[in-house]
Amino acid sequence: MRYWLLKTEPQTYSWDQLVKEKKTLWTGIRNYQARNNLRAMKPGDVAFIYHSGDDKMIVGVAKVTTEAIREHTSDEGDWVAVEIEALTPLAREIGLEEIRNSPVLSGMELLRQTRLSVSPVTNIQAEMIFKIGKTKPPTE
DNA sequence: GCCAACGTTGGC
DNA sequence: GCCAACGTTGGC
Repeated sequence: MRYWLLKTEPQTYSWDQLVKEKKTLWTGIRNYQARNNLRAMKPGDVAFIYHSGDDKMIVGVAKVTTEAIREHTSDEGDWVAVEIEALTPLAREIGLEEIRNSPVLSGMELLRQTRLSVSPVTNIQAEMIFKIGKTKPPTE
């Protein structure tokens, strides 16, 4: 089981919306590296949801429930989406500043590749997010 | 509003 | 294949 981070602008699609809908198809990824990350996802993987823009913080934990599915759009190219399901909000949200200041979290791909909207999270980083976020990791 | 960091496009 | 110009994302 692997961990991931999904970035979203809350004005476009927010964590609250995901909670309301319970699950959603994570579509609209139009970047090859992000697409490759989507393709590497497996059902049961865990995805942290990060709000960019005004919020700039990790807000919630979701579960990947499908493999990457081909996205049928008018766009040229071979794009995919995965379905995710809301698991739990972080009891304590983790802001960008705190991510930068944490020796563990500052290694996150989120900081190294700021424009990448789907990025991998290591097990150690995930543990730290749950710890700082005062949230229990999901149990299978 | 500005800028850094990329990604994309098109000319050569 | 290289590079300049341009567009986009995201933080400040």
